[in-house]
Amino acid sequence: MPEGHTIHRLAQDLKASLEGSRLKVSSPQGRFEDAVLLDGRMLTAATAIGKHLFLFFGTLCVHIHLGLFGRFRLQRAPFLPPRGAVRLHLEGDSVCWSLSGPTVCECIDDEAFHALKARLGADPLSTGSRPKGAWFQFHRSKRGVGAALLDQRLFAGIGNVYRAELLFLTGLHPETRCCDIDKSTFEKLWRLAVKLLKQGVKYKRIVTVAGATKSAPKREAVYVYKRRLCRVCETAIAQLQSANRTLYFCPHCQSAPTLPEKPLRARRQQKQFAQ
DNA sequence: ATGTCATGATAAC
DNA sequence: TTATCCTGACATA
Repeated sequence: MPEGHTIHRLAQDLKASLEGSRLKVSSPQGRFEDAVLLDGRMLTAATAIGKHLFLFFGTLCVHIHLGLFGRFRLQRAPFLPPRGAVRLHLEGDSVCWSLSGPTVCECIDDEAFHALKARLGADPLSTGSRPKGAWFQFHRSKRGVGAALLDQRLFAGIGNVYRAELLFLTGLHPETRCCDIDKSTFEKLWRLAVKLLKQGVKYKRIVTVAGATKSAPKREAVYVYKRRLCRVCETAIAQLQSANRTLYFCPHCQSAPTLPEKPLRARRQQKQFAQ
């Protein structure tokens, strides 16, 4: 479930429950050997940038990326032995967290931290972040906006669900070339990203439909992602592969890009799914 | 028991 | 462009 909102919420929750405490740190699964370096130290900060999570134990920094499968599970005392493959176990007095399935869980030095930071684009969830650099690259790029939204060097934290929903809410066909999108549309995209991701942090889930509540059933929480019919016009949702992921969109609400002629491949695909 | 899929990203061809 | 890594939930047999 991890897009940027998940990681930022995690940073908040880890901070609230463990910051300032000395922790028992281990790697029950054994694949994070540096856990021993952290054991008995105090968690001094937890922060998120895009989909990356950083835990600070004084000068030591743990870099975590959940990838597609990673998750943190919370337990309150009394703790049961963690099940499954737990890469990292953090235990305070009253709560403990178990991390399983991350793509990355490693200790990094200050230099690596800054290098990582430098290669990430504008994060809709970092306070005061503005997409100036993103726009600079965006407006001169010929690739499709769908692919661009998943590029973490441009936008840090947007994932496959938000991508589809943002494109829908902006009325953009995913294959519209970035360079054919004007600045006001780009800014609309950014403002929506900020608003929706923030709401995702608050709700601990992705809800993009206007007026839908925190507890809205899955089918009513999104406009197009993994839906059969468009939430608004009930046209059959189409899909295509973009940046190695399935991108869902409404061929009616998201008008086809005008120039240049759409590639034949895309037209066929659209036809195939649009019955 | 086995297969499939997933809100991610990278390295290699 | 493909192959690969990470884990678990659910479907099918």
